Amino acid sequence: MKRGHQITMKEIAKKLGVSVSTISRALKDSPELHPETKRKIVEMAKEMNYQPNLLAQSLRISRSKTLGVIVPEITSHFFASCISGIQDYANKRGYNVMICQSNESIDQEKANIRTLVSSQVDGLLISLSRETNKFDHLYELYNREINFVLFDRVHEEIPVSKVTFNDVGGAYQVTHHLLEGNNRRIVYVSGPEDLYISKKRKEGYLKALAEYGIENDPLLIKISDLTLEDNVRVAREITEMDPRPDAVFCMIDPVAVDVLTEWKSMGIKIPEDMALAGFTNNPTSAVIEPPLTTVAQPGYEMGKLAVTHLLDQLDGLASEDPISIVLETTLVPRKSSQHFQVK
Amino acid sequence: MKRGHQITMKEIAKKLGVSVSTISRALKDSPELHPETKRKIVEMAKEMNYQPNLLAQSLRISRSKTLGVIVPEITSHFFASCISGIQDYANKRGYNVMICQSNESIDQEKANIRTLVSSQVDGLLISLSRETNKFDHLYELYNREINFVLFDRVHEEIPVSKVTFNDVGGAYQVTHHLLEGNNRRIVYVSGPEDLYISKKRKEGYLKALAEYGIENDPLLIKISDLTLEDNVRVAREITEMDPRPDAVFCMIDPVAVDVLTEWKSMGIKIPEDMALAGFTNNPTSAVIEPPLTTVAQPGYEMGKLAVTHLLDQLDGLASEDPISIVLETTLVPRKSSQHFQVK
DNA sequence: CTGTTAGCGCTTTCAG
DNA sequence: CTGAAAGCGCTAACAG
Repeated sequence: MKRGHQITMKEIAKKLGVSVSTISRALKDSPELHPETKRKIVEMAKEMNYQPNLLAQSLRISRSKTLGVIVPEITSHFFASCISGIQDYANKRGYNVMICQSNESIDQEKANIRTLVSSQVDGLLISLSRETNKFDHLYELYNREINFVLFDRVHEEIPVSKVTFNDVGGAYQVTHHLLEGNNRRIVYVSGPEDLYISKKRKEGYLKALAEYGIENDPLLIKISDLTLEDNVRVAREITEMDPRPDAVFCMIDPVAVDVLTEWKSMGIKIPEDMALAGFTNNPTSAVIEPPLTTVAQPGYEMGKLAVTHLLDQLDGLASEDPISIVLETTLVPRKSSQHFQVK
Repeated sequence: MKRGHQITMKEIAKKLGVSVSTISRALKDSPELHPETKRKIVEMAKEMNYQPNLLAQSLRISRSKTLGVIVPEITSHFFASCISGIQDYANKRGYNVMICQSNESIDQEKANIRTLVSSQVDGLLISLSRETNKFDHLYELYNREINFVLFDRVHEEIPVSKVTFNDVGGAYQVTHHLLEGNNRRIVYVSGPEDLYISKKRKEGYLKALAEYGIENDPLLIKISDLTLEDNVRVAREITEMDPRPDAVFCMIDPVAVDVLTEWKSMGIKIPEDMALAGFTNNPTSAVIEPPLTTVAQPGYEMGKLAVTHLLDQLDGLASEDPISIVLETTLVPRKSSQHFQVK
């Protein structure tokens, strides 16, 4: 299919009998131009419906005014919120955004980086896939001096700017909340152990327990690979524990939802039989029965901060030295954790 | 901040003592090249970690291999699914995707189109904002022979390809389902009347009623502007109707959720007091209490079909004549509509 | 104040 | 089989 012809500066120039550079100058409002010429050009450009060719412009100035974003999956409400924040604040500063999803695959993540770099993005915002346990591709970016910021799912060691939540604090908040509700035997359902958030949230969980003088009991830590099947397996195992735990804290809401659903089908009542809590505050968690106690993570805000910092670096408004921005989370207490209260 | 230097063909050429055109030919596997030369070049390119500058390439061949996507909002699960389908199938065919959200604003929609066109996308996939009731910007694209496909929120009159759901059919399905459950006084909660889906779903609703010999009663049609406040207003008005309706069919799930939540707070029991149904099958609808009867719309599939058709047109695999693809929906009966069954 | 020139990185005739 | 040259649309010295 043929594509529609776009007006170029050359055509405006010919029509007006001036040179292309004069057009260029007029359109970027250069001061050293006769006002009348400028006016005529701007008018004509409008009349002919001129739209600059950003490709040519980018090639020329070696800046594409485009950012690349890589998220594990776009259909997750949390990442969609991040993207939304990134978009809004990138656009505000005249940048476009190309979005890719890794689908939780490291190979896809690498491929995404490759195409975005080829597309000459000025910088990247990356949230790592679950599979990513080697980081050569990130170090390569780093060595090639390509600007990028990691957010949410980060790799701690690499010296680039990162935006994360206070995962330790959030896990502490929710565990503390469960302890205050008189729960003592509290299970932590973790994701794969090499995941950043698995570790951090465990840390917060243990910290809260320690404050209550409760020793770390490895039997109370369950690990799921985060698939529905494995979440169900964990849910069942928990019901078979003796004595039965008072409460269960799942690393992310979807796990808690799967666990809750499985328990419901087994006739286990929440919060009567056990307290349950998650982490993320997905929309689903508010409407499920019972509503799920969780920890809210402002995704839009995270996206906004990440992109703003990246652009500040690109525009020379922020130092090139990597910084770490930590966002606080908020406990959202709901019915699912009112175990002893309703007993 | 300085950006990392990228290897160019020129540099490979110098290193190997050949011309740039030879590099270009070797890298696109031209047959008229000495195999040995080709091998050496490919090897060197790999060693130097060459990555083509897509900007330069696009400028030269006047095809960017990039598509533009505009959706009302990325945080909606339905649109996120569409995007996911678009991404996957665009990538499979070597295309990148730039995504924009209009935030339900026609001005933002126009601005998005402008930047995407400036970015030289090869085609556009657009789902219109709620505000869009004038279509000049679409006709302009059409007149400039820029390829685009409309999906989900379309403008019927314009002669371009469209991908939609069988909205009439879906609304018919759900209304028919309510009628089969012996509900007779059925309210339809519509969105703004000039919205495409408002009209189409009303059509299906009336069609099902007609089959049961029920006359169109304008008093049973409520219109909400889809904000929370207005949904709540409608929810209250319905409870004051005399006689109280048997069932309520809301044009989209979020309205049904707001209505349900309001009713719950008023002590009205669903489905005991009234049947309720929505449309879209949002994740939320499955977990709310009671689970919401609704109509499933496969978003991923819609994205896939829309992008595949657009690419087929671009690549000359499909005729340029606009076509209309209509996806069927599936009724998802859940507890919220079992009014007379549980009475 | 404005035109000429060169060149961003790449592809593609046209010669040889 | 390979090189030279032109040019995609734009910007930015450098002249005048």
